[in-house]
Amino acid sequence: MRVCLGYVALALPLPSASKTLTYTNYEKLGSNALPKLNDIILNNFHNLKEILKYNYANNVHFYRLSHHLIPLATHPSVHFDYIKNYQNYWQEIGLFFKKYNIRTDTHPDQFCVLNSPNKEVLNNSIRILEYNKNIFNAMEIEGKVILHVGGLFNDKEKAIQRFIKNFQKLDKTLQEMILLENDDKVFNIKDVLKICETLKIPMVLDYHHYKCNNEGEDIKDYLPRIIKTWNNSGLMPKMHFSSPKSIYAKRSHSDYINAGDFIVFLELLKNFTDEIYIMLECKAKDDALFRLVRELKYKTNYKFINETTFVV
DNA sequence: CGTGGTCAAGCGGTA
DNA sequence: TACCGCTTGACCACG
Repeated sequence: MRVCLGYVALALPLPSASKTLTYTNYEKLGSNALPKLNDIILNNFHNLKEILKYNYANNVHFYRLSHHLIPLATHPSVHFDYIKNYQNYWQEIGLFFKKYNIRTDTHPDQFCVLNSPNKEVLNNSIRILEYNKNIFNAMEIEGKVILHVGGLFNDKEKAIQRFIKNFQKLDKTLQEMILLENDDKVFNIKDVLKICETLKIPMVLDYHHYKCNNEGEDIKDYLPRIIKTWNNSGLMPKMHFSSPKSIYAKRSHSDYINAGDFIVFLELLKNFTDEIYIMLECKAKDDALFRLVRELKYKTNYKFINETTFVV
């Protein structure tokens, strides 16, 4: 099995590409607000380019874009054309992704709730999805958006049906962009798998969330079906992996990956797929990735193709 | 100079 | 019932 590792949003040695501006501060600035916003955006673009160069130099070909690249892009009261105003920057970033062969996706924060019974929340969620579509289009890359099912609203079956109904009403271009991930509290792998099979969309298994939220099901019984959801997507399957902070704070993410647990997972996974992209979700970001690789090189005889890709 | 509260938005869970 | 985490950082008031 060929494994390709990736990390999320920040490269520790470099400045952040997701500096933000809150609406309150934006309003306080008066006529200086848009120039300030513009400064922050240009800075984020610059820092993102540096992160992509850093990724390429370190053989990282899987990287999640922070969706805070453009602050206030989806705010109802802030009007600016975040695509046209920065067309050259989008093109340039897109070229970096293509030239460096870096697979990417985004993961909107908690306000994107596609199964909300509240119309305003739903509309806002769609606006967030459109933002993602717009930036992928501007960069001319095939990015995907990873979503959770959303809220429980006291009735899981109804909540699932509402997700399905709202998904089916989305524009086809938005539908094609969405991947669905199991969460750590409500929608477990069985729930998400059922939705993914119904809607024919790929499922992103989050192993850490599975550990937090399950009904005693054995992951190996579900891996074949999870992998199968990727069959007609034209994409290599991807999963998320992280380690719990402690046995007490089980849901929190640890700074680093527990290499032993990771090896056990890979040894199981290799029975079900020939290729996997694994996004590591750790506080220590790229550092966690490189540290894990050093440990794998020492503890296993995996054959390394480059710094972040190897064969199990 | 360092710390803690606040910021557009939603949920479920815990004390 | 009120806060916490999810993710993640700026900026302000305060000590």
